[in-house]
Amino acid sequence: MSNAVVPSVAVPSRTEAVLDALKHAILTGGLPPGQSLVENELATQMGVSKTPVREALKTLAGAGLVTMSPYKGATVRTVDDVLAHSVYDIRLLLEPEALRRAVAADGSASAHWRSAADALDRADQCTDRADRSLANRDFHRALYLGCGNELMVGILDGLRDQTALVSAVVWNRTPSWEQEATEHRAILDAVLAGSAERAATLLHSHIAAFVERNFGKARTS
Amino acid sequence: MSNAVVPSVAVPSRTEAVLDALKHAILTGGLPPGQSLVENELATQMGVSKTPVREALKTLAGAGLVTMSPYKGATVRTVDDVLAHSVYDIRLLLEPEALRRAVAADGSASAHWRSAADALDRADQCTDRADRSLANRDFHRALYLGCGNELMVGILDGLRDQTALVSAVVWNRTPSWEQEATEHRAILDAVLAGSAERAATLLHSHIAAFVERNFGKARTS
DNA sequence: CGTTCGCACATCGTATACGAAATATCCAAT
DNA sequence: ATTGGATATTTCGTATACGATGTGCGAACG
Repeated sequence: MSNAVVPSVAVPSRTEAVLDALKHAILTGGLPPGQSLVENELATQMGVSKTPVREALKTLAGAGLVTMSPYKGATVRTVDDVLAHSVYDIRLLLEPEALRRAVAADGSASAHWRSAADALDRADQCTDRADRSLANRDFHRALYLGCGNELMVGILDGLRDQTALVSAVVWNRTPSWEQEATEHRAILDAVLAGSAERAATLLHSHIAAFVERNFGKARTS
Repeated sequence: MSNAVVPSVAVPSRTEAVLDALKHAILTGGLPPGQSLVENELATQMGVSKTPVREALKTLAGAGLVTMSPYKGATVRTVDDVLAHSVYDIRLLLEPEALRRAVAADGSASAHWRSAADALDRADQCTDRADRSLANRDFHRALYLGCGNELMVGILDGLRDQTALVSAVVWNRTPSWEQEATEHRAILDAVLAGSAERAATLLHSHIAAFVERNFGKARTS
């Protein structure tokens, strides 16, 4: 009873504030892989004590975005080609399947498709790589959000975050965002047409093509 | 330089000790789902301060074994049928694929198959449900360990842990370990015969059968 | 007698303090 | 000049203290 009449401004705990700030900085490249994260520095820099910083770092470590070694400190996780392949490998297995289910379940009438389209429009207007990367993240997420398996959504969210780390490595290689935008549109068309199988196939090809473009020539094995 | 000549007895930090203790207690059912985990209680009970307890709880929350609400405390995660279905749903997608790759990569000559067989033998000798559950965990893990994708191993480990939570719900329904043991043997036989496809199919059937037995009205793939 | 207000308790969130481990620095001895 | 080791510094790990927040029970009031 006596709930705050106003939706209770949702005061975020300091731990959450630090967590969001760090995560955003990592995902947008503000904190590049390998960057060392000293607890005291971050604490004074953000005007809080070490405790929330530690808890945020531990959460990020659990999500795979940060590596912590005892008495050596925390760093933004560095990604090698092996990890990058692992991430896309699993995305290839799960993401098309999730999209297939989402289309099969909701048909062409779902609020998620609207937000997917919005994300694409937003991506087109962006000039900054980091912003476009965020918009593309939203697009992919909108595709698998309706898959009906909350746990799968969580796993794909985590993989998507790690993908952002990978981006920091591949950005210099082949900036082919126009190609990606075209493929995104094709996927969305298939989704809106209600053809689950075609959408899933296109999404699979899209991810595979990204891997091929950015890692195909580099990897020996 | 001058690394400890002796492999350095691997002094575990208090946080790790608490983490292992809590995790083990949760997975074996010593701490049943819904059990409230009060920081101060656990701290005094384990002879440490609140800090390592908090960090351990946060890690467990990240792994999905514990739920934390601000100012309300932590509890062992309660599993409903929806979550249980989600877990097995994803396992059905990933675990057979992982086994297929492991067999294809290592053939019938892999140390993992040996430990898988050991796990089965151990399970047969167990009389306690919790111990047999642990042994079965080891068996499944041995199957996917050689899949060649470390990230996938991590995800499957997490799913397997949540499966233990599910077990706490399922235990009362249909205790059919003998059936499971038979299926396990069949899978291992296929693995040792080097037939990746058959092993994967059997594993898929094995998991699906488990879901069918315990949740009946499940929708399979 | 039912409802509501308020206070006390329980528990968490955060800050601060201190000890432990690792790393960097500097000086002496060869 | 180089190497070895002792020391200083940095950084983390843990403990403790304190304020913030939610919860429940009892008393006052209608």
